[in-house]
Amino acid sequence: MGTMRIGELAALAGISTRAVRHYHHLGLLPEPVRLTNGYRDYGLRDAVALARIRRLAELGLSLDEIRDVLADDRDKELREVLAELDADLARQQVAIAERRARLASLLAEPDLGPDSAVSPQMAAALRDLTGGGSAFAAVDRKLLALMDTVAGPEEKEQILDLVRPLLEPDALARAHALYARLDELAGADPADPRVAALAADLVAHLPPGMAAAMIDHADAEWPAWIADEATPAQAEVFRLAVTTLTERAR
Amino acid sequence: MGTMRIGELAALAGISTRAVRHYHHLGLLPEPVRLTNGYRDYGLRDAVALARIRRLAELGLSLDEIRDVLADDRDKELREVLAELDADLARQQVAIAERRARLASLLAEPDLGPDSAVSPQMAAALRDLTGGGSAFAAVDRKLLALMDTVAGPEEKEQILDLVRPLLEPDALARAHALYARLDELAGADPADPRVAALAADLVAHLPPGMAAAMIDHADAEWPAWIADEATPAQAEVFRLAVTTLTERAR
DNA sequence: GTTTGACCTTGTCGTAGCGTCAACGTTTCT
DNA sequence: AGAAACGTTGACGCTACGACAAGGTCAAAC
Repeated sequence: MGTMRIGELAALAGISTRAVRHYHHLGLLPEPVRLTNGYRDYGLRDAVALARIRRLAELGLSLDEIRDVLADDRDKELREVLAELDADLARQQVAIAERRARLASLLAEPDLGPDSAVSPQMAAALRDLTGGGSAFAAVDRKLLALMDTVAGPEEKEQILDLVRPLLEPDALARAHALYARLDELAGADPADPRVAALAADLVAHLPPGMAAAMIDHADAEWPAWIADEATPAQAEVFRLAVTTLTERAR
Repeated sequence: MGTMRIGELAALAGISTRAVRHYHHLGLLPEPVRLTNGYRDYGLRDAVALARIRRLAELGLSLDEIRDVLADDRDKELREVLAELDADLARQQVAIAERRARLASLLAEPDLGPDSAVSPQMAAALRDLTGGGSAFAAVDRKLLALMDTVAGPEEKEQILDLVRPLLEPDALARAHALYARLDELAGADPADPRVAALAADLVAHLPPGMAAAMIDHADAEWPAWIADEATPAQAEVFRLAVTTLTERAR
């Protein structure tokens, strides 16, 4: 009594023959009778069943869920699954909206450098901090960008509070001068007399909050990070600065 | 100069060690130096690179896209990718909204039978057509549901236009009577005299548009489908009806 | 000295829903 | 009769890792 082979059935449902066989494999659609040549022979009931599968799939149900729904044909099961699916879609909508918002604020930025995609405030801070092309300023920005992504929301606030005083116009000008002197020390010897002098000026320039934070986390990872990124003389500047701060705090 | 092993790095970035190794495998993150024991040894630059990867991934870029962006660090590439991503997200939002709308109209329905999830108008038609528990009405509804999912939008309209006259109260009452007589013929012989009588009444009951459509598609699949679903005597009713209509049209 | 537990290593399988060969038989059209 | 267009089963590929397996390494506890 059958009428169709797999290609016609698939065309009727608007899907591929591979998909139909896949549904057989998953037990979604029962395997029909075979003709003597081994071809599958489908009837109307199969077309109806396949159409139902396709409708449910287009709604976004997973094939496993569809099989469950088809298995026990009660009204309740389907209603449950659909409600759950709707809740899931609602969550997705929120998530997508959030990501689009982040994307929009990113695309609004004029410069999409390698430090991009951080929080907007930190991005603004990083822009201001760009030390007129200083190589060492790049290290500082790397550190801040890393901290920004690593930190939780309230930690970000703390970091921004510490950084903000450094962005005042006059503080910024002095910071740029310090960056320039650090750049000069790039290839210098750690024993160079300019090292100690710069360390002293650096300590003098630091706002109290930041100095305290540096002491508090002197045993954390950031000194090693600086040592990792900077040249020996530059690293020595920070080692000396931290030592000075710690001594003074005692 | 290294400072971290893979666990610390992963914790810093808020991901799993497996993910870090995966990024190595894809060439997203360069393999760092190894310690004498074979452990990977990471420095600050790796943490920074990983943080950037993670930010981009959280925005929804695929790892392949991230690798491309990282490979050529120009501003344009990133901006292109992000714009494309945003367009994609916008499309997803529309798609999700559509699916949620369909879900809502589905969940609003009191009965989620196996014919559910068709277009709302067809769903209403199917409800009206429920022939007081007639077995043959179920076959009719199967056919309509299948056509509804198979047809394109304007074809759906045509089908609905054809079906609508049958849903008028008096037409519906006569249709129910016909369904009952078809049910009676379930186990009958195709030569039963009631077959010819029912075929004549069926022809008389059909609205002109539907009769024309049946003639037009007499060579299509639906007669075979009926033969597939109905008992021999019932199928004979339709064969006779189609023959009568075709003769009369000549 | 050894045992425990927390690390690290490479490698493989599994996921969802099919697409895409491969290698082969059948039907149909010319 | 040959080619095009169907059908069959089987296996690999895709994303972004998670979850094992079967070990080696290292610090501290016993």
